[in-house]
Amino acid sequence: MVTIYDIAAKANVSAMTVSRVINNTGRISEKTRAKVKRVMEELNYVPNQMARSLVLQRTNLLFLLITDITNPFYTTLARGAEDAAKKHGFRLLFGNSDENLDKENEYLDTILKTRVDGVLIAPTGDASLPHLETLRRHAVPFVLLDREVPGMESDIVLGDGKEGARQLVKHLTEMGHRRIALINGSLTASTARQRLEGFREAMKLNDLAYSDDYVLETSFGPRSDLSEIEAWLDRMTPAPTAIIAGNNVLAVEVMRTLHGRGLRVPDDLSIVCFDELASYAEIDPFLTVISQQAYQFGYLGMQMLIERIQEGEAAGPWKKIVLPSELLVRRSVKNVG
Amino acid sequence: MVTIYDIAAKANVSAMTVSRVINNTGRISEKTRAKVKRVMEELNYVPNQMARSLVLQRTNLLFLLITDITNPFYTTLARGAEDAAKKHGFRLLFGNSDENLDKENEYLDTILKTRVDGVLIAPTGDASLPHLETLRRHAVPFVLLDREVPGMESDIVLGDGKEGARQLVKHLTEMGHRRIALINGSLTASTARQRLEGFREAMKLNDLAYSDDYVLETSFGPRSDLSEIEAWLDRMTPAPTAIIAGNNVLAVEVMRTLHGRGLRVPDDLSIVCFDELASYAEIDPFLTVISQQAYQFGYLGMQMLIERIQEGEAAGPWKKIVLPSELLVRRSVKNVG
DNA sequence: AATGTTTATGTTACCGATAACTCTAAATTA
DNA sequence: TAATTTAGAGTTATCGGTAACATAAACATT
Repeated sequence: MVTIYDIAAKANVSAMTVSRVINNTGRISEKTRAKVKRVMEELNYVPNQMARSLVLQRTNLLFLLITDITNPFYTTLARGAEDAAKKHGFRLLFGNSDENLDKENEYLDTILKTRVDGVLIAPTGDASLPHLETLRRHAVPFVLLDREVPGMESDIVLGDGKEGARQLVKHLTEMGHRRIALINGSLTASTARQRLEGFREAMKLNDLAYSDDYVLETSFGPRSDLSEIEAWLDRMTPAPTAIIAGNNVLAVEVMRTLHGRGLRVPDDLSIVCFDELASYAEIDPFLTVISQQAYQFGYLGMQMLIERIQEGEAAGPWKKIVLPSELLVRRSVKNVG
Repeated sequence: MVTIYDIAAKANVSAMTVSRVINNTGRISEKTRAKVKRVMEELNYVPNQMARSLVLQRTNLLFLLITDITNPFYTTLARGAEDAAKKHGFRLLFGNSDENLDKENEYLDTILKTRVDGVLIAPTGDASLPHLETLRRHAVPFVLLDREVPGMESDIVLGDGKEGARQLVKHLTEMGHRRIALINGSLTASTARQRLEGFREAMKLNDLAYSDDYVLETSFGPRSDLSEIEAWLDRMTPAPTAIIAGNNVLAVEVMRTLHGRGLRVPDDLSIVCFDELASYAEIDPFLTVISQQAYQFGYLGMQMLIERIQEGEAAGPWKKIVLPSELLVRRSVKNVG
């Protein structure tokens, strides 16, 4: 491997002079600069980032940890994060925790060992607190995405789940629905709590009966076994006329289950959910959804992170960005008025 | 930041002893080992991977470069690659070239500077040759994914595009179609060439007329402007009864265009394509496709890469894995027989 | 008892870069 | 002309680890 010393020797200068040429620092005569540059090209020299990182005490690396790489909400978010990182000259490592605390922990280890300059993280849930505390203790700047973690203050990008739930309930009532069910992710995730809370409030506001039987708490991630959902559907009597799904994955799981029973959406049952399905895979979008600005989650989160890194101590108080979401009415709700 | 020397000082041993404890090398008395471990915990010590990388001349980092992070084929592939990397204790950097040679080049720079141990790359096309030559020149092991690049021998994972095209044509003819069109990616990508070749051969084999007018060469990536596809549809007279799309993105773009014209699939026009759409977003899969084993592309490719890295010179001749694909007949083809 | 082995640990040099300081010759100033 | 400044380099130490070699004490061997 060609080093700065090889260049120095061949160009008859010191290593420091080569370093100065590379980084455009200090004073170098045009003649020397040209000579060094020529030798660098001749030898195909590429600076060793590891060596620089070691002495500069910064790696120029950031880490993006998401919970489900097959979920278009997160890949779109990732795209936003990547664009923002690239714009500022940072490189991006990434990992996928699969909504799994142990996996999250393994990635945490990688993050610390690698001495990344900062972390963009969608935590699996409240139980991520110790992980975040570890990051804080090691002075690794981080920005939370999508989910709050009680007990940990930090920069954060959130959606307004409560408002989203309200809008969904409002839309459903306007379409004449009165028996509305909710399938939700684990309440250890703040998003699930928010959406439940918004749901309950909106039900009350619209004088609709709220019953725990009509709410299922499960996981936001994909599953192989639909029996939990089957049992829930059976349990609800009388059957709801509409279901709100806590995210896109859950909407799909419910629709799968219904499909298996020969039930059709929206003819037999209406469905709405949070988050879009695949970004472009849907030719003729069918589901009525609360659409979140996934790209902005990543882009703005990354921007906050980089700001925090570059300003260091001077970055001021924690910032919280709440991104508005939008109701997109499509064809998965039947008018039963 | 806590270093090995801080541990050494507090435990009254040399840095080397600490290093031995960390790496489980050499001989250490149980007493010393325990003492060192205790101090490490007390001080929350985490080894500095950069420093290790520098002296060991390996980073334990791999790089995955894909061409479209919003395409489920590639995210599924990424998932496979991530799983395989993790299994072998490697960390994964990733990038997204967007089918863009310049972006690919920028990532190449990152790859070289970072001294990653290996690269898994889906090249944008034949023009990636100089990039691959640069990797080769710098002795960076790499495995190609999905696309061949003429002039560059290497380990590679491919699908059988020719056979896939044959199967699609066969299926369409069995359904009575005789005027079949093909919308394809750029022929600078080997996949596009293969699929075209298979298409022409199959047309001939089935005694169907082949005309260049019925083939559109465009880009595999998503686009904002559908006019190129509009023009192509207008150009074909008589209109085809079926269209083969060179990948999932193109199928969606065509369906969007048709949707805009009020044409319905499959009633007015049949469509088939290569690759699945979103992995779980489709509740009730509609498109008849040639499904490729996206996860295996990533998983096996990563495995080959790691093998190549670990065996070094002794890894033997280049390996080529051709993954079979499967025709999944669904509802996007009308029987016009 | 003298010597050879083994075990446990320490010393030194180095990986490839940069910061901070030093040095020299030429240019500028008094 | 002598003193001072400055442009354009070079020297040395350091980042946080590890390999290779060195060493001291304990134990075994003849």
